[in-house]
Amino acid sequence: MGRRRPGTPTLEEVAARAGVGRGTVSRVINNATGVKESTRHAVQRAIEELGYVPNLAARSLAGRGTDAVALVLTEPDWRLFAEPFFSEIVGSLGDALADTGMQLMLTLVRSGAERQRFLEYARGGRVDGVLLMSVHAGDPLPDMLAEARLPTVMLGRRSGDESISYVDADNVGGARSAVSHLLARGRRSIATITGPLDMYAAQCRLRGYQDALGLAGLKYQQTMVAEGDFTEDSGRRAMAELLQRHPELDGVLAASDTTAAGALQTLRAAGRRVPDDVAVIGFDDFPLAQRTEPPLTTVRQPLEDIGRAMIRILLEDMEEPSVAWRHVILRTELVVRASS
Amino acid sequence: MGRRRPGTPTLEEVAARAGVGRGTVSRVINNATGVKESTRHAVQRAIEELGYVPNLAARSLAGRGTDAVALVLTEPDWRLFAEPFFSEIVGSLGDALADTGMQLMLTLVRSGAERQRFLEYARGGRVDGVLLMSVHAGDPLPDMLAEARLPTVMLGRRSGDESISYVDADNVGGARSAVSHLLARGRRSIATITGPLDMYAAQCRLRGYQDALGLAGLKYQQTMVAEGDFTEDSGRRAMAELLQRHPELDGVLAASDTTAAGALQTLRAAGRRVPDDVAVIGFDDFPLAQRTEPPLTTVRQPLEDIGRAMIRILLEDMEEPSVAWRHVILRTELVVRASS
DNA sequence: GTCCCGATCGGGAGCGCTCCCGGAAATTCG
DNA sequence: CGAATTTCCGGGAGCGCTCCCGATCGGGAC
Repeated sequence: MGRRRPGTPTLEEVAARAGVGRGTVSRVINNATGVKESTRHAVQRAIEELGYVPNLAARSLAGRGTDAVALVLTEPDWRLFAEPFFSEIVGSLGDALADTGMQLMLTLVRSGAERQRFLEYARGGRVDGVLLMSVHAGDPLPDMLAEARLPTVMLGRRSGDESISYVDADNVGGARSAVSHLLARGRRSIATITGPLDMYAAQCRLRGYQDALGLAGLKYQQTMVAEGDFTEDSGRRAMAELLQRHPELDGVLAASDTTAAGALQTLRAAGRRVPDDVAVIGFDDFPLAQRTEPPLTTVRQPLEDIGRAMIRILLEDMEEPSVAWRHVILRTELVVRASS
Repeated sequence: MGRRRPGTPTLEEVAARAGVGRGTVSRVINNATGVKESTRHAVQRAIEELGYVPNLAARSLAGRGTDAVALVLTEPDWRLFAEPFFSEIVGSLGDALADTGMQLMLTLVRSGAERQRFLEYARGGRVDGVLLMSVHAGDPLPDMLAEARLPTVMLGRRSGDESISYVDADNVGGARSAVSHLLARGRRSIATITGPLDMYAAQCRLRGYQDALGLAGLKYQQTMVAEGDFTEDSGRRAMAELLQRHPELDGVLAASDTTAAGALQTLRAAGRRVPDDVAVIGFDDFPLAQRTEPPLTTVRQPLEDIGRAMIRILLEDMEEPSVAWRHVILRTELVVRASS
C-alpha cells in the first residue's frame, strides 16, 4: 500500500548507492564489527546523502525489540498528574534511562477503554517493557501485563504480597520515624492526614503513624485521622476538619508535602503558629518543602534511587526474562526543618 | 532471532486453527466486510482460544500506519511539567483522541540528545503524527519534523509568521481585554507580570497589555513590567519587585493563573487588599482560579477547543498530506470574579 | 439443467530489516 | 610461493501482516 511516507529511502537503496550489500549497511548502522574502515565510510556517506533513517517497524519485526519502554499512569483523575510527584518521578526515570538509548513513552490510562487500548499496544509489541505508577488497589493492569509476559515494574505496590516486581519506599518506617520525632519533642496530641486509602502507600504511612503511637504507649484514635488524596486542597480541608474535632492537637503528619502545605495554610488561617502551637511534618521532600512557610520537616523519599532501581530491574528482566519477582524497598530519611 | 516473546500466536496459526486462510483472519480482525457471519465467529473463537494479539510492527510494516501520535513536551526544565497547564492540555488532547482509536504517547525532550533520539523515533515511523507543546523561540524541532514530512501541529507558535500548523489562543486580545476591564473600573496604575519572554505567547500577552494602555492614551512604562515564567513562585517574586518599584500600583495582569496566585500571596503579605487596593487578573482560567482568595478574574483559554482543533488538524494532515499550513486562533474570554 | 453474477475466500507478493551461511579477498605462515 | 587462516562481505531466508488477484461457491434467472 502506498501509505509509506514519500522520500524515505530504504536500506537497500543505501546499499546500492554505496555499492555494497544489504548486510554491510546493516552492520554499519548497528555499528557491528567486521566492516573495513573504508567501506564503513562509504556507507556512512551514502546514508548521509540519502538522509536515510532505519524503519523501526521493520527492525522490530526482524526481531530486535523496540528500544522503547512505556510509563503508564493509571489515574482516572488525571488532574493529579499535575502533582509534583509525577514530574519528579518522570524526571528521575528519564535520567536513569538517558544513557541506555531507550525511549520513554508516557501514557495516561484513565478509563477501561484506555486500559484496553494500551494493552493492545503493549501486547502488540510496541514497547519492550512497562513501568507502572500510581497503581490503585484493585487495578488488574499489572496482572494482565504479567500474563502477557511483558517485563513490568511497578512503583509502589497494591498490597503486601505482590506478584510482580516493584520498587517502593519504606513508607511504614518513614511515617514511624516522623511521628517518633514529634513524640521525642514532647508532642502528645498528634493527628495525621492520610493519602487515598485505596493506595497501599497511604495505608503504610498510616500504619507507621499507628506503630509509633503504639510504641510510645499512646492510644490510637480514629478521630485523629483524616483522609486526603495527596493534594494541597485535601490538606486544607482535612486540617480544618481535624482542628475542629481536636482543637488541642499539637502535631500533624501529612502523607505528602503538598498535603502538608495545604495544612499549613489552614493552620495559619486558624491563627495557630507552626511549630510553636502545632508541629507539621510532610512526606516526600519535594523542592516545595523548602519553600513553605516555615520550611517543612519531611520524610525524604529517594526518588532518584527509586527511578534508577526501577530501570535496572526492568532492563534486567528485558535482558533475560525470569520467573522471579524482584522487590526493592528503599530507605526513607527524616529531614528536619523549621516546621517541627 | 529468538527475541520474540514466547507464546505469541501469529495470524497464520489462528487461520490454521479456524480452518480458514490468512486473508480471512485479517479481514476479521480489521472488521472488514465480505466475511460470512459463521466464518467470522469461527475465527473469533480461534482468536479467543489462542489469545491472539496482532503484531503491530508487522502491521505497520505492511503499510497501515501506527495509530499512535506523540505529544512532545520540549522543556529543559521539566519541573514545569507539573504546571496545571500541562495536565489540562494532556487531558484535553486525550479526550479529543479518545474515540479515534489512536494512542497518545507523551515524550519529554529535555536536551539535544533527547531531541535527536525522539527524531529518530518519529522518523523511524513509530508514530503517525506529532503534537508539540511549549515550544520556545529558537527550537529547531518543528522544522526538523516538517522536513521529515511528519504531520505536525504545534500548540502556540514560535513567532508571528510560523511555517507549520498551529493552534493558538488570541493572547493579544485576551490581555487587552483584561487591561481594558481594569481601566474601565478606574484603575490607572497597572503593572504586568509576564511569562518567559522567549515564548511568543508571553510576548503577545505583553503586547495586549501595551495595546490597551495605548488605546486609553496611557503611557507604557518599562518599570511596570516584571518577567516571570508562568510559575507561582515567579509570581511571588515579581509581585514583590513591582510593589517595591511602584507602591502606588492599583492593578496587575499576570500571564497565568498560577503566577497570579503567587502575586495574590505577596499582596496579602504586604497588607494590600484585593481587589480594594489592587485588582488582579490572571490568564488561563484553570480550576485553581476559582479557589484562590479571592477568586480570580481571569482570561479564559478554551483548552478543550484547542485540544480538539489540534487533533482535527493533525488527523486531516495524516489523512492527506497537504502543503498548506493551517493556523487556528481561538477566541479568549474574560471571566470576571472577585479579584478585580 | 445451464449460465451468470455476487458474495466469500485462499494465498502469493511484498513491506524493510536482521541474522547468518558460505564465498571472496586479504593476510599470515611454513 | 602455495596453503591455511582471518577478515570482509553478499544475499537468501524469514519476521507477521495487509493487499489484492483470482478461484470457488451458491443461487436465481432463463
